[in-house]
Amino acid sequence: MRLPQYIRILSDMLAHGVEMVSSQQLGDMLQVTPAQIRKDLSYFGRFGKQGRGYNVQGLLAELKDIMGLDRSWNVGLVGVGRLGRAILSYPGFAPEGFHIIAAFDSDPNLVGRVIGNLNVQSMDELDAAVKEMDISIGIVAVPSRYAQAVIDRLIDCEIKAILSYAPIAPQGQAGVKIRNIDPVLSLQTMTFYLSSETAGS
Amino acid sequence: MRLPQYIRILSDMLAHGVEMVSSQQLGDMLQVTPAQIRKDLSYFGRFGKQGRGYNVQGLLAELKDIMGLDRSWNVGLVGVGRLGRAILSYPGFAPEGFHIIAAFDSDPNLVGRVIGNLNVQSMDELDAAVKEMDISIGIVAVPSRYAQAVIDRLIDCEIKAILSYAPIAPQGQAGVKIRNIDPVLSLQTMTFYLSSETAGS
DNA sequence: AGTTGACTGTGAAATTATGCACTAATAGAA
DNA sequence: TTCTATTAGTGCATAATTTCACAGTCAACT
Repeated sequence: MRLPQYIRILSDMLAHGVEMVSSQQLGDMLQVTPAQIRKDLSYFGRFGKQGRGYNVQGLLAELKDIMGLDRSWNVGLVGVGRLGRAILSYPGFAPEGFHIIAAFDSDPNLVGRVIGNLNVQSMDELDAAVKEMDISIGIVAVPSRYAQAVIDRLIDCEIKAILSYAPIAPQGQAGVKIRNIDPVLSLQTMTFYLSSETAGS
Repeated sequence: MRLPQYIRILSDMLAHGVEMVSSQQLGDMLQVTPAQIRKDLSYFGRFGKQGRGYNVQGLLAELKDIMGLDRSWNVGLVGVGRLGRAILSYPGFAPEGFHIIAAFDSDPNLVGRVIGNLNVQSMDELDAAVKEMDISIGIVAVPSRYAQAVIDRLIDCEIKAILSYAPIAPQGQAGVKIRNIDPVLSLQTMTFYLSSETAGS
């Protein structure tokens, strides 16, 4: 799924006043072939003009529409440790429509405190809060040994999607999307290619 | 590339005292078919025993060896804001051999301070430090508008791999691996599938 | 108006990834 | 010992993805 990346690039170009862009240019930025770009876009419609390329603003609007990206989503954060706080203060979510409107933690010393404008709630309140506040996405930022249990609880709450920051392979359930953010995996894939390039001896 | 994920799962199993594992079980954990697992592994060798499965400890050792995962890597962090600090305090890197041994920031108020056991250095010292300390991986945790410039500088330092946390499409250079951590992209791909499932009206 | 150069959209081909289904081990039970 | 349960490894088929290459369109220039 490359659409979100196209949207990233187009937003950036729009902000820089670029008006037209070719599949060649888009491909350069994403390191894919121009044909790939054109094929991707052709799946959703015909947005370009031969000889000219794509209108940045127009294409961006189309793609945002296709991705249902105008609407906003309520997000609940579980785990308000160092990572959780970094997530709360990350300015990139809200502009894209992801609003973290509740935070949960099992630590009694944190429950009741206000962190990042949110009143940290106890895990006991999870289910009720998810339903009341119409939270459809959960972000998991707890130590890895608790992560699967938290994911299970979120699934029980009938949450729709989960983004986990724990370095585990999360076990899900049909109907609930799960995605994992794991920097170590990214590093390991890179070092693998590094090692195998050097491996000439 | 699924090997790093296999390693994750196997490490976890080993820690829980599991001795043998079948391709079926591994597949369940990664939501891929058992055949997929067997094919993946067969590419590197024959590690299993018919009727029994794979020895967890043995397979883990083999895979770590294949991935060149024993060795350790020196990592430099650029950007010691909230995100950078969360990264510094993240306990998941060191056990996997990724040692953050230097931190850089352009903010004069931060330079010279000690954060997470590291003395924050000025960006001017980047090049010299990378060479002296044999840093081969850079982590970029600066605001997105500075990210590409930082990436360019890291590339100039002849660093081998870059992990960027900025919500941009990083532009690289042949010979330098780049990977991006972008939670918003993950959320957007999930909500895309959510929206398109509901889209029955 | 005609010509030129740029660039899209798209079938067809090539490549890559995935899954199937069968053979051959292997341990444990009968 | 023989039978039964499992389960790895693998050739082949299928599916998905990517790339090629070319006809068609467009704006700009002459």
